[in-house]
Amino acid sequence: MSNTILSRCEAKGLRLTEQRRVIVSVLEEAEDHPDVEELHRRAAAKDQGISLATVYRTVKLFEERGILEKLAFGDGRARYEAADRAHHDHLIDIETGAVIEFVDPEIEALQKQIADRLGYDLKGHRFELYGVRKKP
Amino acid sequence: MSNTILSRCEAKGLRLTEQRRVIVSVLEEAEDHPDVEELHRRAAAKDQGISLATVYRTVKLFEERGILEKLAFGDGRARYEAADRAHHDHLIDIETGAVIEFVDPEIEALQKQIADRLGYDLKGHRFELYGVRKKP
DNA sequence: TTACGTGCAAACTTTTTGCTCATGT
DNA sequence: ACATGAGCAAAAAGTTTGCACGTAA
Repeated sequence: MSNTILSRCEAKGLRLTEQRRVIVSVLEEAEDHPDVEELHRRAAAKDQGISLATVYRTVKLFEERGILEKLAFGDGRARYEAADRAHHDHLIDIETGAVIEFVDPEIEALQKQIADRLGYDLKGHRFELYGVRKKP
Repeated sequence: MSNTILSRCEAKGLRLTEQRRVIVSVLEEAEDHPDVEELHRRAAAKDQGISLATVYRTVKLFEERGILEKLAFGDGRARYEAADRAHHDHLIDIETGAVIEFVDPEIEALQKQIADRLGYDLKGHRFELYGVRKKP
């Protein structure tokens, strides 16, 4: 089964408008964590007529449908990434704002144990490290 | 050495106005994670004349001075907590919005290892679990 | 005394929404 | 054809700021 954002939209029966196709392709191609305005900039570069409101409506819809995940890095802007990707966490370079993704199997295991210990059914987690690049 | 927010303000040479004292006391007494508007509500209940702008200016100042830590739980609002407290993480009840604090020594150890592996000097971390309360 | 803080209102930034027209199925 | 989506502009919501006045040190 293909796990592209596009196929997940189809699977959920979402109407595939021209604008949504463009936004989806921007998301598929993004290797960073653009905020909504940046998504709009990239989408508008591919198809002039896309409005910021549509980008907001689209990411919100996709988030509600579980296609995208919303990230909050502490600056005031929301960022989105595909929700179906293998889980990973983020290290944020507090000097440059760069975001490094990583996975740690021990963390993945621990989160379940902790939620269990607290009596909670785990729906998700976010692990973010903040640091500065070490001089070698 | 006393580690109250108040003593840390004094240590940093901050001018202790009536408003700041009230905001500090609200912060000291808070056992939850109020957003700025809620801080203002509680501060205004103690001392009518405190404006929202002052609360915003105060938490920002305190954050810059390392007295408070800013939290971003994904709703659009900033929350603050004392930065000098023993480190802990958060589990957010996605149904009620309740925030449960917890500490896990393995997580505390792992974060340092991971940052190191990635070549970063760790300045902070945030670990948040999202879940719903299990029915017993 | 005076540098710094406060209140108020206006401005700014990010996100949402009402309305009318357009389009996917 | 018709339910849904898009564009635009206005409105919300959260946060910051300029200015005149007030106050801690």
